[in-house]
Amino acid sequence: MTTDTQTLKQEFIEGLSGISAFWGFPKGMGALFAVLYLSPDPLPLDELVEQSGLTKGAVSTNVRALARIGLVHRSTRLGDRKDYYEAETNFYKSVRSILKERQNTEFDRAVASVKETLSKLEAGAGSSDPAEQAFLLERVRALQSFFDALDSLFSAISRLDSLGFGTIQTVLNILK
Amino acid sequence: MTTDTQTLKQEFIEGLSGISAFWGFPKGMGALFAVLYLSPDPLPLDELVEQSGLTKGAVSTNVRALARIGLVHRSTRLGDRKDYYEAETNFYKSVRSILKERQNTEFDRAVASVKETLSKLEAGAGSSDPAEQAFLLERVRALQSFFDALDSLFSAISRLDSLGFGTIQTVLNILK
DNA sequence: TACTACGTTTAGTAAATACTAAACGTAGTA
DNA sequence: TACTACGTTTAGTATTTACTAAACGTAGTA
Repeated sequence: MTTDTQTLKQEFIEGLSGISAFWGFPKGMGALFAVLYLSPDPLPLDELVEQSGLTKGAVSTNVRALARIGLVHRSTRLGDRKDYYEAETNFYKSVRSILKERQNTEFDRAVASVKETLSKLEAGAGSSDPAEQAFLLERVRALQSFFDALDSLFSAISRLDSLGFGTIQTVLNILK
Repeated sequence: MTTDTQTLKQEFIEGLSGISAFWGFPKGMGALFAVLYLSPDPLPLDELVEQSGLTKGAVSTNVRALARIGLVHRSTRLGDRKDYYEAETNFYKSVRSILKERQNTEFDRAVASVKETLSKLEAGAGSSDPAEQAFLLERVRALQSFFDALDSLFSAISRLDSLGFGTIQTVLNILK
């Protein structure tokens, strides 16, 4: 006895909901993306309400958030007042826009504050004891360069689609 | 007028708190790591209470969580009942253990569920309409291969320290 | 044995968050 | 103009989470 399409979809939706929650997004966003991703055609809001089990308000909010980060696209049809949504299928593109989105939030502010600490230290601030000063400088520098390395890698990820999978394989082989 | 050491430390602590929160960890964890990271010597729990402003209970919980993911290490001294903590300074090592830790949580279960959906589809489940079946298969496959690529990259990150920065530069040049 | 100095656990709390239900705004239509 | 079919916004709610305060457990010490 094999699983039917409906059940299969439901499991997939729950899976993406969990992944969404894990990355700090509302579960609803994952669910809505899943619904759209499994649909060959763009879907209107009321269809999303039906298939996701969320209310109109929740769908409206979440689908708009998805559009902001580029994971779904909104479209309209002539002589039809409804909005239609469809899933973006180029994930690398989405990652890029998600990272870009997040760059202007608290994360960037926090990372910037570490960088600022470093600048102040390099400018001679905090000099109570030379040994302590040197120690602090070394530690904060090390952290900063780690952040820089991470940053390079993340931006590399967002460029992966234009590079193609051949390049990815090459890179992974080097790293192996 | 330059900033004094105390203020500088405080700013750094707040910065790491923010970064911690951003990545889904308690702010307290970031703060405690910051305190330890800026200390040349291992610190006992009561010192952490004092420097972080958290209560004993919170410090106990958070510092244990930090130890679990390998960002701090606990040690003891002979004839001294206190526990001492110090920061791990090899971040790549920490990333590796954080990822390893997370692997057994909800994230992995969620990703696994997508993989399971794919297996079922490949085994012929859900076959209502051949065209729909092909469509679903193609989409879920694409998502799965995206996850696989991400996975490769993350595990690459955790191997970066053993490779050294020379290799990292090489890789980033290829990706550029 | 009682005492002391620790770390841990628990009960309760405050704040953030994502949702529901329903009111609202608005653009096309009779 | 009133009506209808949409999407959006708001008020309220349930849940989660990270914290505090305090009780608790425990191993060394007098």
